[in-house]
Amino acid sequence: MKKYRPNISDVARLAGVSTATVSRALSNPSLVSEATRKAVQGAIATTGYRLNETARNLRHRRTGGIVALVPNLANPFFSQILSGIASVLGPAGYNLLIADTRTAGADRLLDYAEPSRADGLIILDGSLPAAALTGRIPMVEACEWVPGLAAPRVKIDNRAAAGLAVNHLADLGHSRIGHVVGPAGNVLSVARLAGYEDTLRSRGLPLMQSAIYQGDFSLESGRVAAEVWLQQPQDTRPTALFLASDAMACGFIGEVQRHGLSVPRDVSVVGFDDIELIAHISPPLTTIRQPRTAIGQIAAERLLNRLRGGEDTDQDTILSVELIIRASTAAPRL
Amino acid sequence: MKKYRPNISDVARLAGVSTATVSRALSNPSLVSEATRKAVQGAIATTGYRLNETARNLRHRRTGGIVALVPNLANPFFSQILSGIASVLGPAGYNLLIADTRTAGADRLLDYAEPSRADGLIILDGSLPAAALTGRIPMVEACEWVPGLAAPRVKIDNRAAAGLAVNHLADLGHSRIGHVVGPAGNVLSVARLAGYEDTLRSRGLPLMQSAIYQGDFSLESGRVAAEVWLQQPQDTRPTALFLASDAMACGFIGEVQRHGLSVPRDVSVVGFDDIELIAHISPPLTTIRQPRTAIGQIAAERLLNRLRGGEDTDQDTILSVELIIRASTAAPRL
DNA sequence: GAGCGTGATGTAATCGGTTTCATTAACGAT
DNA sequence: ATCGTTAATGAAACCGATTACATCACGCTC
Repeated sequence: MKKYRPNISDVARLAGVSTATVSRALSNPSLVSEATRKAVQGAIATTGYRLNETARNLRHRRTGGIVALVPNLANPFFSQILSGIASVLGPAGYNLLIADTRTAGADRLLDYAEPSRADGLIILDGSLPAAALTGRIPMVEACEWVPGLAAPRVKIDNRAAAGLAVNHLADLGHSRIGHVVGPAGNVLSVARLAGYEDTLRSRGLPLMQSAIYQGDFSLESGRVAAEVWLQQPQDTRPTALFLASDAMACGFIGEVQRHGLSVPRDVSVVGFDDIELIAHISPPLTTIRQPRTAIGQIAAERLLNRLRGGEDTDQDTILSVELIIRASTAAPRL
Repeated sequence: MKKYRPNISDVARLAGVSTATVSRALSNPSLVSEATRKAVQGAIATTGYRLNETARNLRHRRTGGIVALVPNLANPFFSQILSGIASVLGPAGYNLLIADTRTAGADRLLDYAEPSRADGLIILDGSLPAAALTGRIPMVEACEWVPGLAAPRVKIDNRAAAGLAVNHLADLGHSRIGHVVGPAGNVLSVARLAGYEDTLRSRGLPLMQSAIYQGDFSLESGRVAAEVWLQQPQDTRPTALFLASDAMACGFIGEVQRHGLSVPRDVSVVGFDDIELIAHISPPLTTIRQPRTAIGQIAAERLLNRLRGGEDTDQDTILSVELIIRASTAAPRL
């Protein structure tokens, strides 16, 4: 008389039918007569029966779960993508499993790409080893991507997006335009830097090593970049900067202001991502908006489509970005 | 000859032993002789066998998953708590499932508290119905809590924390101190408001209805509160405000600055949470620091301890907070 | 009335492991 | 030589569902 958990045979016994019939009544009611269906439903109600997903999954050779591999769960940038993913996966009957690739060891990575762990994988971390992931369960990549991994990608054109930012600054009349790059080796950093350089060249603007600052997407690295910039001679340092993330742009502006300078009077700043907060700081930040929720949703949809056996052309989905002009950019001081 | 997935009997056949022995060699090697253990390991290596978790879980009547119920995944406040949870769950061999309680319907909630879905539950949303959650799988509450639900809680003393903030403002010499509350009905809003009122009373300061502004933790609601405050007569409106979240404080400061006023010269501001970004805006925000990662970790540990049959005293864990004084607070202008 | 299609249901195999119980061999003690 | 003990292993039940196949009753056709 303990808290006995009723199973399908308890229901079957009570309803006076076989377990096969109960199973059919639940998953394919049209195969069962009206009368027995009622009986089964009654038995379910009185026993309080609930289906055991694990057993069903075992039989179906699936897990009902999708793993998202994120580089750093604590980074708010990802939470909106995850939100988009969750909004698609939930209604589709899949569980969203989240694994932090920094917390989890590299060996654990293999476990996550196991068919017995998850039915599919969404990769948000481009720094993972391609070898460990190829030929495993179905997967898609979102935002970042792993070079050499054959998986559909849902992303933006980072190179062109960087161009939008730099062109905006050039249009305002800036000629010494700097760039704070993301983490070394990161695919996004590389693409955005390339876009920055492309655009300077196409506009006939000087490309100076001293105008490129190392960063890692974090607030603190933006602050450090500002320290470097502040120490450069005023007549040669950039009058405008494009930073590869909004977080860095925040850190940069904060430090510059703390030294008594003003944005955009003394320096124009463009960020990247359009995280919610930066519209509310002062000055509100000019930035490149990435459709983060949509990226997550589309990635999830493409994965589900694949799992359902749908045709998938393996083509990348490129979502469009938008230059959001706010108050952190202006013409250079004469 | 398709992509046949080897199972335990394939391994057993190749190693010349029974499946029982293979199972033992994997889960309890001391029961198996040195020689057979080697043979099994060899067979595993040549077949490329990997254990099917679903099958094991079925037999063990567990799922290997822990569900975290978050009110809004897109809110960066939660990502750091989740990060703390993930850092404990991963190494312990549990999967972290994340469900957004807004995306998921109320009926889906029941599914998440099912033993066949997850072994345990971490509740981060205090607005869930207690009735739907009582008597289900083991659970703990973190940060927020559901009134009337009997589950161990890991949280801070919100009332006392609000007191820290208000006392700080009073100590600076402010006598008209306002408060922007969180979402109506939210347990945190209620506790922080109570702490605010307590402290005003104990300091003998006036408690005015016009100094209490409705908010909902969001940036935008902080901005709206600023609009209201700006329209109040300068000689009666608060000279200092305590806001129930950093996001609201950001929105408030941004709007105030946009109207040409300066913080803290014209108004002092204290936030709540200490999200990373607000140390970098200008002025850097004075706030109450919540140990978010630790909250997540401890919640996860308490849940695991319970699942392992450990004694759990059902007592709440109260973590301490800290007043971080930065530059958004100062003595009132004379 | 024989033959046959159809609908409803039961039997039993199956998914891939774990674990109880039984069996056997080896070894030391009596 | 016999008994008891222990270590190592296999046979088979089991976890809780799904589903291929068999069965049976019914109604229809010719």
